[in-house]
Amino acid sequence: MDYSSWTSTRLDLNSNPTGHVLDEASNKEVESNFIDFERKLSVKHEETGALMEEMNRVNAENKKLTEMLTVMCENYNALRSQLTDYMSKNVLEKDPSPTRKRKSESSNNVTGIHGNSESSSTDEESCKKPREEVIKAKISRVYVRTEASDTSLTVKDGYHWRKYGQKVTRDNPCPRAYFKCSFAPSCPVKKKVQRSVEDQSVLVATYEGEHNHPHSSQLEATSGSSRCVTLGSQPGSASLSLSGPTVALGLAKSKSSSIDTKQSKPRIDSPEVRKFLVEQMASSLTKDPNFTAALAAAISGRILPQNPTGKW
DNA sequence: CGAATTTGACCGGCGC
DNA sequence: GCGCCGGTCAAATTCG
Repeated sequence: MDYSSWTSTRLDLNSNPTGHVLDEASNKEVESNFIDFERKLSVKHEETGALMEEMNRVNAENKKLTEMLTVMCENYNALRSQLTDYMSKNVLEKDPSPTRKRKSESSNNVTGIHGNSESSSTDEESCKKPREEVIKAKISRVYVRTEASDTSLTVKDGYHWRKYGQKVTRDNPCPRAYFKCSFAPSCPVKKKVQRSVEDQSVLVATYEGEHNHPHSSQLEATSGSSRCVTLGSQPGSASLSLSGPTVALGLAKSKSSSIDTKQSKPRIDSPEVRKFLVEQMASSLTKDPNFTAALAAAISGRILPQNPTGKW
């Protein structure tokens, strides 16, 4: 895949954290192809041959668009990671915190630059104490923009959390809230939520560990409709997150937009098409970390021109 | 009344 | 060894 052709798209993604506009645009492109296709189906039967040819072309184009959409979502995901990293880096640069004494803290911040849960976990494990190596907690950081008036330290990510503590930390006047995943009793995942020092409308959620149970919202959507519709169960709070739900939210939105337009063309809203898109996205997002890593590397080289090697 | 949240106490790691 | 600090516990309180 030629990533260089995605430069402008990625910039758009960057300015639209929900990815919603982009998904919508892609879907409309797909829709327009289907509109075109269906119109031609209604024409005289003498043109069947040409139509078949056209259909093949449109199918191929659809497939290509689907792949593009998948890549865009991957790009978006990687971009968000990069943005997260960048924000962390900015915080570090502006507040080097020379008064900090704790080694683990500073090393944690350094790894925060890498942001990506994969890299942070490996980096951290290499320099942290053995106790944490045993635990091997996968750490990821998520930035969530909230309303400034919203004082609750809640990040709606689809899981069910039980708050077990709150503490005011030294480097941030805003209290940090501690949550455990309460959806499954044996789930070891913990979450820390604290407002960003730099921008108090941004919540920083730090996840430790991996859920050993399905996404709670997936379970709620047991029958019928696509799981992805419920995956984006973050009404109004999440604008930035590192995991799939926001991408799915974008899909859901583009779905609703297609419903709006389907007044004239109901069949465009074909379940197969959306199902295929959803499956493509899901499989790409979940099954190919190497691809994501490669994308992140490619994107990082473009986002930061002062770092042309793409190294971090 | 049970579940969820709050909050002060406690514990353990780390730096001096 | 002591004090600081982040993280956790658990009793008290609030909420539905």
